[in-house]
Amino acid sequence: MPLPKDASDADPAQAQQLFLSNQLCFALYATSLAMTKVYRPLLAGLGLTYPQYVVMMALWQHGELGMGQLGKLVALDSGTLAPLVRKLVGLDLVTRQRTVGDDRSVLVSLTAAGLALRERAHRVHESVRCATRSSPEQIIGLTEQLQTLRTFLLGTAGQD
Amino acid sequence: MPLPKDASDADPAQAQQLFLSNQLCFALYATSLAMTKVYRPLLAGLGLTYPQYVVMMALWQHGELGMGQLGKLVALDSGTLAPLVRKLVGLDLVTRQRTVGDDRSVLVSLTAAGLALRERAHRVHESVRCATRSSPEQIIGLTEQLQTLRTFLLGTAGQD
DNA sequence: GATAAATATATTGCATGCAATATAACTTTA
DNA sequence: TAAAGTTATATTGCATGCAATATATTTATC
Repeated sequence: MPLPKDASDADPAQAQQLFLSNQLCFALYATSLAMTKVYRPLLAGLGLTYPQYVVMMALWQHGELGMGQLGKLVALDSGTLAPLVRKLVGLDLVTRQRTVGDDRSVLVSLTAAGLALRERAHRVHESVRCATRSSPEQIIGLTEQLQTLRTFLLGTAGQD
Repeated sequence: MPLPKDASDADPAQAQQLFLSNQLCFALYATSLAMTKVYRPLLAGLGLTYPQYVVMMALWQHGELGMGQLGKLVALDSGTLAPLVRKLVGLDLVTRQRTVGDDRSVLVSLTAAGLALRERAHRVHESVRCATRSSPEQIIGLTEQLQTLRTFLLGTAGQD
């Protein structure tokens, strides 16, 4: 079988393992970037970036959350989350307040404007669903495969 | 059927569309971050970050590439790629030189050290494959699904 | 051959991600 | 209850990602 014109390597089969097109990790990386590209112009209409939108979804689902629980839900640590929430406060979409029982904890809650934004988010969700050109069954199946993979990866990488 | 304790919404079915756990985009985003977390300590042994590793894989496969082709292959624009390649030059893994026919173009080539690094990369690849706890068939299947999805998303988002 | 248009790459500014570190408050323990 | 340990969050520094812009070179057009 003819080999592609590549840099020389002793073992062709092993060399092809490192081809970008054969790598699950690169497919994940590039597809995630592509998804963000689809979202960007849609979310710009709401004045949000994708990570900000993810935080808003967590709050729409749960109403209010401590910084710690929020970080676990959206898979971000405090170094990313703290300035992001500060930005949302500046946009008047959420508020931050100390918990009554524990002055270390911070509770993040939706403002009226933040809650109202959910309506417009439904339309963004619809647009993205169309952009995937996939059936609901395909979307659900792929989502479940990714969630399983993520669980395995986190178990190996060390906690969370 | 009982509904979860969530912020109020007129249409429960529509509200659940915005749950993070039901969203393909969040599964992609979170799984890609998890994959990067697995790679980070392994690539630290080679002195590389994940995006730098992706650029090196493209060069291991193709030997040498112009900045434009490289950007298409790794799905990054010049704003990200230019400083990243500058870093790889500083690590003595690649060289940059003007193309002979066209003084605008820049050709990125591997140094001996950059080519030699491929051997150690094979071991990183093996470690990550194990971390996925998936069969080769599952990995290939998921990779193909993601590539198809990415093609659809790019077609909608606008070119490339 | 001068000028306009197109091409290839680089720079700037803003928003993530995250490791390492810092700070404040709570809890345990002696 | 004072010191030590733990917990919750914030800050700093570095490395992406990308839109918008800038610069240099080549090509097209007249």
